[in-house]
Amino acid sequence: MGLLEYRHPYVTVDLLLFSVIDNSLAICLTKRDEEPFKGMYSLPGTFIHEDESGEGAVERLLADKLQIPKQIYVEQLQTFSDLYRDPRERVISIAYIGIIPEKEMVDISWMHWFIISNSNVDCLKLTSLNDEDKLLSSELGFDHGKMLNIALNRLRGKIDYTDILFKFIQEKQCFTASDLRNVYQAVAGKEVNRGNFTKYQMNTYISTGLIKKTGTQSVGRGRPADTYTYTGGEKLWIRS
Amino acid sequence: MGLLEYRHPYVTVDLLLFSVIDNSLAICLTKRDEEPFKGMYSLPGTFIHEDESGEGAVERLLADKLQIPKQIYVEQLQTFSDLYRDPRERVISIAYIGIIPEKEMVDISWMHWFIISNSNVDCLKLTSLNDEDKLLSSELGFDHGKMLNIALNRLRGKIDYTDILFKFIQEKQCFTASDLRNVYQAVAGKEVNRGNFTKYQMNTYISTGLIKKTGTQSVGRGRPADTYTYTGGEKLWIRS
DNA sequence: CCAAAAGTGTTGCTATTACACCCATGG
DNA sequence: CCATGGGTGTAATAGCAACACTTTTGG
Repeated sequence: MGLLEYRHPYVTVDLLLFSVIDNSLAICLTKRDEEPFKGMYSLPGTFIHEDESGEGAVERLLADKLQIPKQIYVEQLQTFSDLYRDPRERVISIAYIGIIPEKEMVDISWMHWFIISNSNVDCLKLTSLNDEDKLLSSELGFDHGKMLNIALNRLRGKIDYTDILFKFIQEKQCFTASDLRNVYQAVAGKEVNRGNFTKYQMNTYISTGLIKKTGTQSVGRGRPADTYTYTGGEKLWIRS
Repeated sequence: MGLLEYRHPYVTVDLLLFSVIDNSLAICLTKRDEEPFKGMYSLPGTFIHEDESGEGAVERLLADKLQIPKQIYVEQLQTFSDLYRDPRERVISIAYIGIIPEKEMVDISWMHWFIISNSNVDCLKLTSLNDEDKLLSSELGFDHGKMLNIALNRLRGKIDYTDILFKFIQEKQCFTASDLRNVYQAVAGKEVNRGNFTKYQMNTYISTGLIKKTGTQSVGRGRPADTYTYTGGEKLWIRS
């Protein structure tokens, strides 16, 4: 089986860039100005160059196209290789999940952030932050709606036994239990009891070395809250 | 950005074919008869053709190269796109996990099955079934040792909240709680209490509709055991 | 003083674990 | 009749969820 026997497919990366904006989970989309799917929204993506890996292509995408200065958390979702997922040509796409803290977001004209809310099973309602655009995940270009659904399941599945929650928060930033709970609820898409969160969840994070108390307290209406910072690296906990 | 701008990489699929043989988890490897990595073991794989998806390529690999007649369970692991993972050329590989029941295995001269046992962290000891070859996962060709480690973590992570356990068992086959426990222990790589397994685990499988009692009983030494069959389709349970 | 927000305590329920006991068969 | 293997019972424990109560601030 010689190496030159088959015609090579195009290989791209597509990025599912998530953030929590105003206590809601949001995804970054771009409006397509070319066919196919002209006028529809889709995920930002780029071709993989000869001299870079998939991760490398994502980093280039983040730096050049999305103009995000700092390194953010990126992990591979999965690869989509169906034959006609791009009507023009045979294109294989490696999908990546990226997470950017709200405070590190940069305002780029063609970056549209959409708040994610569930409608029915396997279909998400997307509401634009800036204009009044509303759409369903099934209305995204290519197979990007499918990607978004899978990505969201992955995020929610990992939130309780990995540290991805903290990728939504700026490094070295102080936060209270309430702050963290708000982020948690946005990502998980469900409410969790306030008291239990501070008592158990926060203590779990502490005892696994992911966060630590700063000693300082928050100010504002009501009783001051303890503040914490994220200290952990890449850690899985729970399950021995 | 035109579609023809970049040189396209080679894209292949690699298959991590698992089975439980004699109550031990096993992986299918082939001995390389060409450079690079000549004489070393590696995963079976193939190029993706123009007219097939990644899954399609895996099915062709299973049917043609591995001569497995029946459909087996296949799921995508992840894609490996590092620049020099193949010393000859830039090759991107989509790795898939396959699971074949012991009874459906076919004896092919160049299919070598290796029993998997843990040695130290992130390195697995592989012992050949037929000859006396022993090796470590770190000694596999390409980045296949890394793939194997990741795949095993995935299998073990999914065993408690998906139905992959039953993919190791022939469909419509009767099995006892002990049979299933043996498979479970082989995959999970740990012992579980016998009484608890029959009482709780089996009942969980029943109440989630994955298995049902046949009514018949096993024969042999000791008290006859209830027998079950797998009835479920693709189901995730636990976690609402 | 009071509303708001935060910390902590109590309780009940469920799942997990370890272990023990008795049951049914083959040799 | 007894060793082997299978089903089921019990008790201790850990974790989770719901809720109540107390504490500390700003207005």
